[in-house]
Amino acid sequence: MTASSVDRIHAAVKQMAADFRFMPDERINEGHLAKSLDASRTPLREALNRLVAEGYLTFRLGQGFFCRSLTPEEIIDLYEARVAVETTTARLAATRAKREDIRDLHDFLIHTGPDDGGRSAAELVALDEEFHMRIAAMAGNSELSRILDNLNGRIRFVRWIDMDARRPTTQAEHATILQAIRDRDGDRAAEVMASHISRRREEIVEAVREGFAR
Amino acid sequence: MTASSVDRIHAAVKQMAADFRFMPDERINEGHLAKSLDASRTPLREALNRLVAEGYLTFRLGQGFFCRSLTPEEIIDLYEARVAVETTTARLAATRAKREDIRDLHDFLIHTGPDDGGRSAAELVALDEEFHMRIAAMAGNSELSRILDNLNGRIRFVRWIDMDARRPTTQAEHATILQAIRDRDGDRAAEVMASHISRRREEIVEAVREGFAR
DNA sequence: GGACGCATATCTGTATACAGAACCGTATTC
DNA sequence: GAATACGGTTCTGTATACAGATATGCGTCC
Repeated sequence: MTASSVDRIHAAVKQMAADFRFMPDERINEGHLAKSLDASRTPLREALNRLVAEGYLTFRLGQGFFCRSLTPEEIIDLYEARVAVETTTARLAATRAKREDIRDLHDFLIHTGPDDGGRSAAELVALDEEFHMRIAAMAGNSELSRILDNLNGRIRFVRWIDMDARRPTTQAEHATILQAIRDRDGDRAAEVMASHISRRREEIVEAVREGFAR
Repeated sequence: MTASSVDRIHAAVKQMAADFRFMPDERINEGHLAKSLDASRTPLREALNRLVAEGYLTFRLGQGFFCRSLTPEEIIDLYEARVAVETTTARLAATRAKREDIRDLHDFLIHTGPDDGGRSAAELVALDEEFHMRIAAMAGNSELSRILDNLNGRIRFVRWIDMDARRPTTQAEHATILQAIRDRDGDRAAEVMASHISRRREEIVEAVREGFAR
């Protein structure tokens, strides 16, 4: 089976864009990038078009593809969208989650924390994302999962910024959210989720404003 | 200026997919479609890749591109996602909307209804979508607008089904939503929006279940 | 010294070519 | 008669070619 170049390239470039291995608004040279990924421009451009649709890149006619910017306003918008999506996943999970899945996620929280100090920021972000994606999975709505996965990728870079110090808080808040779901209290799950995400947003926007001109 | 083929093709095929001018799960023949759009396969495939990322098409390695399916479960998921997004846009609009924009939208409602019976279902759906998109615009969050626009395109076909008879109800409910926004009552706006969309979802899912094997 | 213009080089946008995989209809066998 | 194997055809996946647009660097002029 000829594994698809487009899928491979799409995953690779998505990660590069998520990590800002391109500078904001940097022009992407198709020839060079294709060479470095060991492919031709045809599958590369197909992957880049997917990434435009996903919000990782922009496109200007006659000039090609560019890395997205990530202004404080855009960060706020993305976090507000997360609140919209995740208050719903939390509320739905409270009624739909299987007892078994709740127990598994509880074990996950126990097993991955409290932080022993040995984890990198990237690992902490991955754990954070996994918790939220598992809530979404318990909500049983693939569209909300899909949207959340996209939002997660696009805010991963900024999430990375304040993750180091915040792990204990995050851990405790996650436990509170899961408890509300276990109690089948949808309103409370949504409310706790909303304040959890909003708190993160405020921290991050403040951090970005205080001087990440990059 | 050489207007981009990809943009033109993307828009054309998106509309074809939204209207189900392809059958669900139908394989898309790139050669034929390219011919009919008067272009080569290269820009066509770039457009198709965007549409995969947007959820209008699916892709299977070695087999190419297929029209999406649209099962009752998927319709429910899309409507639940709409509730998540639009309760938030309604709530945000209640605090952020400019008085002028509220007045304009009020005029829009007055001007486009009550239905004189002369509008096609497609026109009614377009009016319905415009109302909701304008609420989203008043919320001042481009990410939520973007997500909603995508959801709208993907449920347009089913919205079409029950639009004929429902116009008076829709009209009244829209007025109620706008009134809550005008009153700056975010909780009420969100609540009314949620029941508005949920009501539509129930109608449509019932209609689809009752026998649209297409 | 700075701004403008032109020639050159580079890059994008699209068409086409081609190899290999998937599909389809027919014939064959149990 | 149903399932299977096979040959030919079609279609996909990717590389490459090429025209036109864009960027760049240098020389010139004010």
